[in-house]
Amino acid sequence: MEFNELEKVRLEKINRLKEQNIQPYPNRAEITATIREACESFEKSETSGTAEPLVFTLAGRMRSMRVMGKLAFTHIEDGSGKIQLFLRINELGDQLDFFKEYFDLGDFIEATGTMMRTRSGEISLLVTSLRMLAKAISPLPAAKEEVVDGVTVRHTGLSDPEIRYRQRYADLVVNPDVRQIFRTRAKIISSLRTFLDSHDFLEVETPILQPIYGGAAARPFTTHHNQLHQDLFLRISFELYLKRLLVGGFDRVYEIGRDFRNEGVSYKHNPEFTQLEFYCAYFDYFKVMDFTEEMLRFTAQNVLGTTKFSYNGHAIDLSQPWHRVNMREQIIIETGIDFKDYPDTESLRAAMEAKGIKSKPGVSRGKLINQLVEEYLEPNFLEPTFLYDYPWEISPLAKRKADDPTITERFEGFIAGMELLNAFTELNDPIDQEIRFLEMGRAYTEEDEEHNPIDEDYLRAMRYGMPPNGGFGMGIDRLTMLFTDKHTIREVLLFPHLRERDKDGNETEA
RNA sequence: GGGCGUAUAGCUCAAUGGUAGAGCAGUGGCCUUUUAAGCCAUUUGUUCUGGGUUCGAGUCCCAGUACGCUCACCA
Repeated sequence: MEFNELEKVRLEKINRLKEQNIQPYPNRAEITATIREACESFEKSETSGTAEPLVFTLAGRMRSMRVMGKLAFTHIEDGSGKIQLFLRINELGDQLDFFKEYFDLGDFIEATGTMMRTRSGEISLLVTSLRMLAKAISPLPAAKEEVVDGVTVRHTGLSDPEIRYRQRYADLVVNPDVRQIFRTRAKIISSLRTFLDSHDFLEVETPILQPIYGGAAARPFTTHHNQLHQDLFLRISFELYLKRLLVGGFDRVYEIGRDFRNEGVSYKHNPEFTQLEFYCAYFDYFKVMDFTEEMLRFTAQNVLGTTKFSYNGHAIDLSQPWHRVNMREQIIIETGIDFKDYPDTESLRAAMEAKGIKSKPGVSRGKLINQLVEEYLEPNFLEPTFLYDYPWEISPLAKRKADDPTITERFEGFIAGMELLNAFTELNDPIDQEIRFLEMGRAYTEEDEEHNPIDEDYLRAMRYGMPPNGGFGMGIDRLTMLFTDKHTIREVLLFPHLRERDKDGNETEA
């Protein structure tokens, strides 16, 4: 690492501080309140008319500085808020020169003084003494406002997405709205926990390193345990482990955690993503639908303070029941094709061709139906919608309908055209499950990397008897996108996956 | 993986193939109630990397890298 000119100036200040036996990075701060606490107790004392001066020692990062001769203002920020420091030679004497000489934007400062209001009415701390808490060497990206052709243009301090994601710490410091995204995200997760805990669900943790992966169709990441000489996979879902727990006697379980899928990245896909899965004994998929509506209504109310929000210009209202759309009927409405009339791949493909719908050669009937859903149905699901009754070929863990074994009791939830959740009446018949696994093995031939080995232990668990149950999975990242009106998953991930920097691209200075 | 676009000072951005600039920040100075203060002066560049065309390339061409959008992939 080399230092640029600006950084060299600050390093020189550090050296000069050390020469005077002043620590640029002292071990301890001695604050008596957070910034918010100080402001709140000052406002309280104002309304109660207390004459006593309020003295605090506060600390924070310097975010602005206005020096004018024998007087200076600076805003400092801690995790609770911002306050203006009022520095005057009257109170500080020589320490004002010390401040002007050694402090820069971005430094952490500790200041003791009396709470007051300036002439313009802003709550400030009239500082009587101050101390360096941590010197910043690199300047933070500076924000700026300028007038171009009579129009005020506001630049954010840091807008290059690459630097924002690679140096998220700098992004968070200078862009407060980015910090807000992650507060919202945390609140979403804690709200979901609160809701599920209050409905007698048990939170559990299941293996991330798995000898056999399953529960979804996705390519896994592979790793290796050296001592055991064993290849392991990073999980692509929690499903098969959570349902083992239903066999074990936990009727209501959930897990919030990370899934890993070795697939392409996009505005709604990241190689690792956070998922909520729950399983509830004696629920069927209709009960899961009701429960989902209730859970998301609660979560929105808790996080946003309202059930109404807008995403990408679309008004969303979670207080209303979701639309419930039958897949087969809706495909007929949108395309005129009734897939029941075409029980095999070739006839369905021909029917699609006749409508001018091109399909990839070699894909299964289930994938053809899925293609119709993605192209003709999903984009229209702007308001919260459950699409239900999926063909069995693409739903190997869902239970068949009693009156139609080619359809499963499965639904997916959509908001603003984006798939958010996936749920079904879980298949608990071990004989049918084995048939379905074998069918999957047949469907995924040599070229298909989604093919995964049969999980015999899961079948064994089911043979002991699994209660009928409803299962549910939801992408937390996508829910966060919806609640924060962000249109790329990277905005709601603190450290999204980015390609590794090339040695040449990184350009180490010769 | 395919297509399109972007890459210039610490940050945000300019620059008909002809001396690489502005605002902010930085540095020096003035300034005792400022609000992303103001005024005066002033520094800063491997124009992403590597080739090529040209008398001359930030600009045109080729290749590479990263990022963005998009398509493909994605029970």
